[in-house]
Amino acid sequence: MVTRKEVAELAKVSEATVSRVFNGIGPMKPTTKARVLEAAEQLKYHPNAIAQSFARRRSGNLGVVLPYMPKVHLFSAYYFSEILSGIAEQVRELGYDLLLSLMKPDESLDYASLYRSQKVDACVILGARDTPGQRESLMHLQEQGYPFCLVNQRFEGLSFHEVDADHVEGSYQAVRHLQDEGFRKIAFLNGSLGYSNSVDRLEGYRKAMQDAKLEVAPELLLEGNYSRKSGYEAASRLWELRDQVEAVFAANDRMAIGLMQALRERGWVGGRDFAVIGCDDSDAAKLSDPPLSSISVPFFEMGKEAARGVLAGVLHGEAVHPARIKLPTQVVVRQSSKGNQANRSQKS
Amino acid sequence: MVTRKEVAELAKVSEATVSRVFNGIGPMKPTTKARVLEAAEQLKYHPNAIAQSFARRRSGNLGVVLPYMPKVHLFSAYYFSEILSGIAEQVRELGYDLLLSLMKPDESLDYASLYRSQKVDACVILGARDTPGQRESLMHLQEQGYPFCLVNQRFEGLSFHEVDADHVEGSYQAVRHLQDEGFRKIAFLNGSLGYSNSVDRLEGYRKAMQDAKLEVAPELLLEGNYSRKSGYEAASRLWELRDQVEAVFAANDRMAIGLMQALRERGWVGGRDFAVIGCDDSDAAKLSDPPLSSISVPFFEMGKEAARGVLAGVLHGEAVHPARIKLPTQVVVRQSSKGNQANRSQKS
DNA sequence: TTGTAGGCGTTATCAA
DNA sequence: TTGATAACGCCTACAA
Repeated sequence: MVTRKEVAELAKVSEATVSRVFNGIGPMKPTTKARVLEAAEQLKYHPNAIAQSFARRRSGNLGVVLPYMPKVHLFSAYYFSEILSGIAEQVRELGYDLLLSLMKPDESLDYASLYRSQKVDACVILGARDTPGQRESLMHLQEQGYPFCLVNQRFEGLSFHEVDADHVEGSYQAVRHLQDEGFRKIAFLNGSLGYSNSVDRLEGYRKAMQDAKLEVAPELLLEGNYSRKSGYEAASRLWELRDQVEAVFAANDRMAIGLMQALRERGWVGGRDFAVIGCDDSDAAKLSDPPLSSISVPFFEMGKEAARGVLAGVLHGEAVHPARIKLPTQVVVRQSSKGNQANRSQKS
Repeated sequence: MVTRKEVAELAKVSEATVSRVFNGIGPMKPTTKARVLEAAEQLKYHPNAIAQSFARRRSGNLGVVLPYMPKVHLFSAYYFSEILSGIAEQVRELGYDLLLSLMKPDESLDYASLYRSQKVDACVILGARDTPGQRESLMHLQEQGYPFCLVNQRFEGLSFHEVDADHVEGSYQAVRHLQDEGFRKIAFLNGSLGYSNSVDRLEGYRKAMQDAKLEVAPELLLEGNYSRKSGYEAASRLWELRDQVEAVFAANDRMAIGLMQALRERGWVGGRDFAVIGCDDSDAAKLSDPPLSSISVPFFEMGKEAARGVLAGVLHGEAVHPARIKLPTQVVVRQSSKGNQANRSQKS
């Protein structure tokens, strides 16, 4: 390995000068600088990042924490890959690296060890759930002054740095869209209320129904677990209620698609016999048949913003003052939510 | 920050002894060990990973290199997320961390800088393509003795450490399955031959057709780019040839689904009017309508094996002797490939 | 079984 | 504008 020392010798300067050149610090004679760069080039010198981290007491790594659940695709791959890409883009712009950490749920209490070992300067946490254990460990993190940002999950009552999408408004838009298409009997297939997303979506749904002076019958509220299978299963309950339901708003695309699949087996086709709109606007929405209307969520931008936020704190030495950022969503209309008065009147 | 020194003082031993206890090295009196652990516990001491890396001259990080292509979902998210999970699992078992690096294609020549900066001890490279530039930079890497492993991509003529699936056999199985269902006019929608996968699949297809004494008409060979859209577009060519085609083998699920979508618009339904089988057995295969038969590829295991391989080299100080590992694939039969003599005879 | 001490490659402070 | 030099926290011969 080529070290600073060898460069210094070849360039006939001190080691300190080599560092200065490479870090662009302090005034220096252009000729000296040129000599050093020349020598470095010749020796193919590359600063040792680890030694730098050690001396600077900063790793230059942003930690990204994901829940590790083998074989369980609770979150669509789409969700993670978009957020990750956003984080990666921001991180690269700031000259940071990205340390991925898959944590088993039961280890989640140990977020802090990541920091203590000094392998990361800050963290972005994905896929957290609102449980007492999580709350406690996050509060602990905050107390110790470790900078972190939660993506797509709020913790009501606590003030963390959070980047979220406006799921209340998104859901409102979704239900509103169904209403605009002429539907009035609208069911809601939600996910676990352990995710703030779900809570928000319920609120948006309720609001849209109220504003339209529509009743929210309790049996129109279904709960799945964000998997395709749970959507598939929810369909049987919906089928029993088919006289009371014209349209369904599902809290993600996978459940929406599972639902459509199950109802199709009974001869009910989405976008013809009933309407469906999902959430996420994932790839799957384009792949399904009929193509699924959905609420698009700016996952990429959320990841980018989260990374920007935490790293700004680290780089400028400012404390990250807890902000709650909400990015807007958008309705993407495809076939599954098309209104069709003719068919609907036949039914009733 | 609590350091080893403070622990040593509290436990009334030397710093070296603290290290020994934490690294489980050398013989030591149980009582000493207990005293050290007690002191560490009390002070909440955690070894500084960066200082360790620095002293050991090993980062403890495995680099994972992905091609960075914003907004271009060339590879299905499924592919990456499965391989990544496999890598993550292995890495955690070996006490390593995972450094993610998204590289723009034009930067790919600079793999080596990752190693030179000492941020990673080894790399797993995903989504490489067989281009002259890539070949050159990979050969360069190898010459310099940097350990790396390619996943799902072979470089014919060079001997790198590679973990692949047996795509030749997989394709053979796929085509064979279509033949067993009674189809004889089988088209092949492949991806770019810049990926060894595509080359392999073509070979498997050819072999299966030959073994069944079926002719491979050149017009039955189509090429897309692994996107849904390209599958959708390929459909128009297939439609023109509809008298010569009963079934299609597509080199991935996304193209297969795009194909089905386009043909359905013309009234041709997969699994009824024609048969389709894809590759990857991604989530999308279960989401499509009809559910898509596919060749399942053990991405998770491939990632795990790749990580195991490169890290074994690093940990045991052995050179990674270039191995070419091939994991088996499997046919997953769903509705899209069902034979249906009745309909097919109607057509002809 | 334990202690001593040199070294790892930088950064950053203080002089010159 | 540049050079010395003390950290940084840990590993690891070597010595005792």
